[in-house]
Amino acid sequence: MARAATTSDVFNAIAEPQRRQILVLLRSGERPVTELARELGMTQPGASKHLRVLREVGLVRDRKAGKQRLYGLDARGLRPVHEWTGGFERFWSGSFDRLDAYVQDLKQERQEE
Amino acid sequence: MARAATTSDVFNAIAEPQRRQILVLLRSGERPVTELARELGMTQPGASKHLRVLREVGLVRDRKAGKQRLYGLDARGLRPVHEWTGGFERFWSGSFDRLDAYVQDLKQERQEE
DNA sequence: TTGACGCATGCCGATATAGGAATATGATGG
DNA sequence: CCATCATATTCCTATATCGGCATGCGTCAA
Repeated sequence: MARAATTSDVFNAIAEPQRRQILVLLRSGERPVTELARELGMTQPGASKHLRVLREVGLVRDRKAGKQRLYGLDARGLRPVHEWTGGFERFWSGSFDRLDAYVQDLKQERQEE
Repeated sequence: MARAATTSDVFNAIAEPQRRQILVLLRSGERPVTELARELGMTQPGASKHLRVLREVGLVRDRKAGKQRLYGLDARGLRPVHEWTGGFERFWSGSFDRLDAYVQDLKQERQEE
């Protein structure tokens, strides 16, 4: 088997640097495909392909606007990623002054995926 | 070109579900390869390969312990991921009652990658 | 030294990319 | 209806996996 399809998993979708750049750009508002392509220095088909992946995992939504198609951010799908990484926060934030909570959380962690 | 090498990017390294599981397990302490493989239902070579990727991006470290090799977590590399996704937090947390900060941040965002 | 054990690596096959080029599809204006 | 602009899709190539299997290598005990 090869790598899991990017199309089915947000973690995979944001593994691509250019797709992350697209998401960052979309934070400041909707944009048509061509403008995204121009701002990121990629071809129009390239932008369309990345946008398709992002759409299929639900991170962007598209809206017809006359001849153009405006892509907008729907970042809710990033929340699980934020929370998953947040589960490791105690390992980089300060020292282990919160060791109590750490030890008490162990049981729960065993059950997370 | 194909997809970027997982070995050079934390985002790619954690795009693999089994690798995420390994990281979760390691939160509760160091473990030898065989135990990880057993707990996650994968083969020993499979576990070794995933651990190699995680080691190359710096998310785990290994330590020789006699015949065994103990792998331990070094989750600092997850911090950039947590912070990057955190940059989208206002899009999922509550409504836009923090619209002021949102608008004021726009200039800075333009410069992020 | 010889096994036995734990782990890493090499090789293979099947698959999923990312990117480029050309083209198809869609919508708009005249 | 036609020409044009904006996007999407298809075809193709090179490459990077992931998983299974066999094997190499280092360490420890007898």
